[in-house]
Amino acid sequence: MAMAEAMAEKVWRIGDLARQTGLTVRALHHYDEIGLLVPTGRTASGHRLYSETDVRKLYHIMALRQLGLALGDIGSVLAGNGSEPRALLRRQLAALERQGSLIDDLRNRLTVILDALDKACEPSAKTLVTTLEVMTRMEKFYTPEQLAQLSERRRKLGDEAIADAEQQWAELIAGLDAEHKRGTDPSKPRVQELARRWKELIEAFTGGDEGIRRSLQTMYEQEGPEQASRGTVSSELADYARRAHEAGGANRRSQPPAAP
Amino acid sequence: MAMAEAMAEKVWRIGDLARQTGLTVRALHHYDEIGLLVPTGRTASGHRLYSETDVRKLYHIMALRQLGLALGDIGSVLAGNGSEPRALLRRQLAALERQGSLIDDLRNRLTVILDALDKACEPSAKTLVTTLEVMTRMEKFYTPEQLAQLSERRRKLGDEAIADAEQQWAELIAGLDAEHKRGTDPSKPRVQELARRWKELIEAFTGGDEGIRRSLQTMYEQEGPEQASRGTVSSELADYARRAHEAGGANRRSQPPAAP
DNA sequence: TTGCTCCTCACGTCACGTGAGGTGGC
DNA sequence: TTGCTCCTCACGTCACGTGAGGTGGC
Repeated sequence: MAMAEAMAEKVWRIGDLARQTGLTVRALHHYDEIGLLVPTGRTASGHRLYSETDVRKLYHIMALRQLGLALGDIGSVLAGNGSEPRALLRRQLAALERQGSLIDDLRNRLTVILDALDKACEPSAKTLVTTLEVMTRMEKFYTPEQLAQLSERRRKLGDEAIADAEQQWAELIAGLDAEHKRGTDPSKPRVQELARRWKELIEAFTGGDEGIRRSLQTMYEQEGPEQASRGTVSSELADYARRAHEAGGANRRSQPPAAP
Repeated sequence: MAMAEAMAEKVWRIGDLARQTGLTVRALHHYDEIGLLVPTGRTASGHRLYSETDVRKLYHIMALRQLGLALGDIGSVLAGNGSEPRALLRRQLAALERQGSLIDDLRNRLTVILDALDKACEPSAKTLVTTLEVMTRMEKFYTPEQLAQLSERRRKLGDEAIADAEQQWAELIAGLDAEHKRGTDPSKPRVQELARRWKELIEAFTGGDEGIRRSLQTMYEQEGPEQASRGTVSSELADYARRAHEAGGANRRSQPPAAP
């Protein structure tokens, strides 16, 4: 009797095994299909019968799944081919590192965007898209250090000061546009005064940093004033501003406006 | 002529657009298939013709893809239904946080395992699986704080001290097994001396922490000595050890051995 | 006979990659 | 006529979820 009990191979039906392991029946079907865990037996009517060996193997499979390994890799490891498992694990780790930093990047971007949308007066899809365009352009023309510098200064200034600066830009551009349309000579004192304020605002944006000034200039040269200023400065107006700066004595190439 | 040029709608063929954006032709086909970006026109022979509006939209799509949004979500955002985009972005961010911590978990696990395999004498698949089993059991019975405590103490002890402790366990278990097989009465001084060393080693493992001692005990009670000690201690031997401890005067339930 | 468990297809997921086989414009 | 670009199927990816329709043992 003790002998008979010891000999009687315990078997599990698929539902039992699913309940015991927390896997789904479908998952076990899948493991069978791909040959990862083929039950040792079947009943006459085709029901799967898992032996103790099968069950142990299933626990091994689950343990390896805890490492995020693909089922195919798990199969190789358990089959013992593919030699040493450390190489596989190291590849897996490297892949995870890549995924991790990708996710970190996305998270950063999302946080910045959500922040910007919270501050925007109208958090619409349009605002979202234009904000993203600005970000993309910034990432293209500024180095990561410069971006960090810029965001640090914005943080220090605070939302009010930034809104104020944007307001000043708007007024300045409107004023300059009026003079331009009136055909005022760029060397006239009224225009020169506007040019001086322009330079001040640029200076405030760059924080006096020569690298940031150059990146800004590159952006305007490569994308043109229309694109770079997101439509706030036409190329004619940018040209008018440039002539005003040159008339003002600076013969180094003048600055277009910073994006607020 | 200037008028004609202004009127001439510029169009892009699919290959041009692919080169310009860095996407593949197949991706653009896909966007067309799912209705995300359907080109405004076709040539007589069926070639896709993208208008400037299409191109602008494509850049918007790419910008939103930079946030890791699904193409379906991008479609909703650009269509302007689904109201405010912030809710979507927040959901996206939450999903990324979850993925991120999942990846962090996997990375931690992998690092621990790789470490253990580096130290193991034979980094085979079998070693990998048993190490994983130990880890899983540990995670089941110890709290995260206790696990941190244990790994901290192991780190402080260093590899040599740990190997030494394992050696001592092996000798102790062999000695006790010999007495058990010889039928020595557990109250005999020789066995009592072994029981004392047993208690010392447990003490060294738990570091005197009562919580860890209880977790260890729970593990042995729930899984039995065979499982919990990974085959190093049979239930008969554990019972013999228990009787020795009781004979030694402790009438609180005795400790089975710690997994080295 | 009625639940319950089990079975085998087979489609869908997500964003395309990768051929296969064929046509159109220089 | 020869490249080159474009076209439309259509299968494959990864680990299953989710029915559909049917059978077997208490």
